[in-house]
Amino acid sequence: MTSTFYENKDSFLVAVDCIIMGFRDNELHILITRRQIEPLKGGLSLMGGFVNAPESIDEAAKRVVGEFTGIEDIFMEQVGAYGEINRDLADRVISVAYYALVDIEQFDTLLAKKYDARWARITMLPDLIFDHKKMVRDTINILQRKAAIKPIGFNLLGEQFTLPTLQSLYESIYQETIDKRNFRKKLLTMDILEKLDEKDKSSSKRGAFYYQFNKEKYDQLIEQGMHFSL
Amino acid sequence: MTSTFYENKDSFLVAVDCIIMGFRDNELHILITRRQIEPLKGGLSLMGGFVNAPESIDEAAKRVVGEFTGIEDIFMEQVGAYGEINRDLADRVISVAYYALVDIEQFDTLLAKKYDARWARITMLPDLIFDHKKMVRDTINILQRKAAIKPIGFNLLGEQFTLPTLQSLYESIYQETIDKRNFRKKLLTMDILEKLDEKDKSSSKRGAFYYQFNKEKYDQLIEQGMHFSL
DNA sequence: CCAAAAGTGTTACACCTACACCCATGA
DNA sequence: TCATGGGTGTAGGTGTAACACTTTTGG
Repeated sequence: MTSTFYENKDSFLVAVDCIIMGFRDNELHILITRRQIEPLKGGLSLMGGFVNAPESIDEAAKRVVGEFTGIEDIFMEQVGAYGEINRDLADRVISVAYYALVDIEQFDTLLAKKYDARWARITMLPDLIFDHKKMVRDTINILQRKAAIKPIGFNLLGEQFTLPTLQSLYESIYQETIDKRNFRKKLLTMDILEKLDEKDKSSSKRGAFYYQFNKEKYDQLIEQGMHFSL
Repeated sequence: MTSTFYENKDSFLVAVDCIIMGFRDNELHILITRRQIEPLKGGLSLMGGFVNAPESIDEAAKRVVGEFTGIEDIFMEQVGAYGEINRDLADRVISVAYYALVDIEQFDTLLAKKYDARWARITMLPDLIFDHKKMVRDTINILQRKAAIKPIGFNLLGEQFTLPTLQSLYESIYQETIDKRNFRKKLLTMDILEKLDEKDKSSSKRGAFYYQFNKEKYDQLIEQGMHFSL
């Protein structure tokens, strides 16, 4: 890239690394892969890639997540920039981390094979290369604070879900158990969920009713000054 | 920079922009300057500079704040990376924003002259170049959430301060008035402030007692599981 | 009929909010 | 003596946390 104004300035490789989160088996999971290039080829790594000149950083992150999961239209937010000099063993690379919350059911398992990707439980996360584990820790912090004040958790679930599932999602985010009655009471009095007639019988004989998130109602309530807190 | 492993990748100019905040006249202020280089020379801008190859991004941000304020040993945190393609009019520049909380009394006014820097009230912030105003807005959001759960406000004050001053600091951060009695009650029952014998008589005839933040006690209480919230 | 998960209310306590008057002092 | 900002207490309401039993149904 030629510079008209800013001459004699150093330039840097810039990458994006994506903390792609899904919810399965009552636990948060993160999509990790075996790195396909040197150095540390074969090491466990987040999904990442270099930023190309014709795209913004946000676009690069979206592209990377799309490539690796086959999912478009994803909830993503930036975690931050990681700029230690030797964070990448090969070269000076500045990386911008993003977290993405996806519905794990939409995940393309063929792509998983292709990229040697797998979902790892956050409670049993193996060591990752470079500073990727720090990126994950930072993400979990952000998620815990953010999930408490915005209903972002629903991005991890399908259209419909049961209250026990929703509760175990929040338990997994906060890494602590929640009282069933208090949880249901709070959620239901918020009046942002709609109960359906169907039941999910996959995890109990009695079955649990499906609910769905009513975004219109939520937006309306926020408009009126309601404070969401979980 | 020559690349051993990562060939044919685009590289980028990377800058840091610093939202340097101080507290004066019962209001938060941000240090802004008139830009010294083209393009938009003379435009109002945050303090910034390019990252140099031999330094981490954090180090670059510290360097920039030191250069412009003369203050070392500063509370700084990253706001995030700004990577839109055309955010800088001249070239593709990726910028990482940091906010810094400084004691305005330590600010070197000679440097202010040198760099044509001045403190602008956040409630009357003029237009800034590029996406700098968005950086400021993002910072204020972070500050409001962070100040509520960590005692970072003290970084904006000197060693000792009065309760009316502390209250007006928080009022300025949250942009809303706080009840005097409730504020004092909460602060004092937290037991992290130490009352001094001296009074500040600069803003009233009666004078207000000075207090100071007891960090040891605070750390101890956090250790015991206390939750700071303001 | 039994195991296993879904569903349901009440009470005590802590915290937050609202609110009005006296105090100390320099000019 | 008076104007100005500093300092103090209480009561009501809101939200939070703790707690145990009944219901449903497939196997």
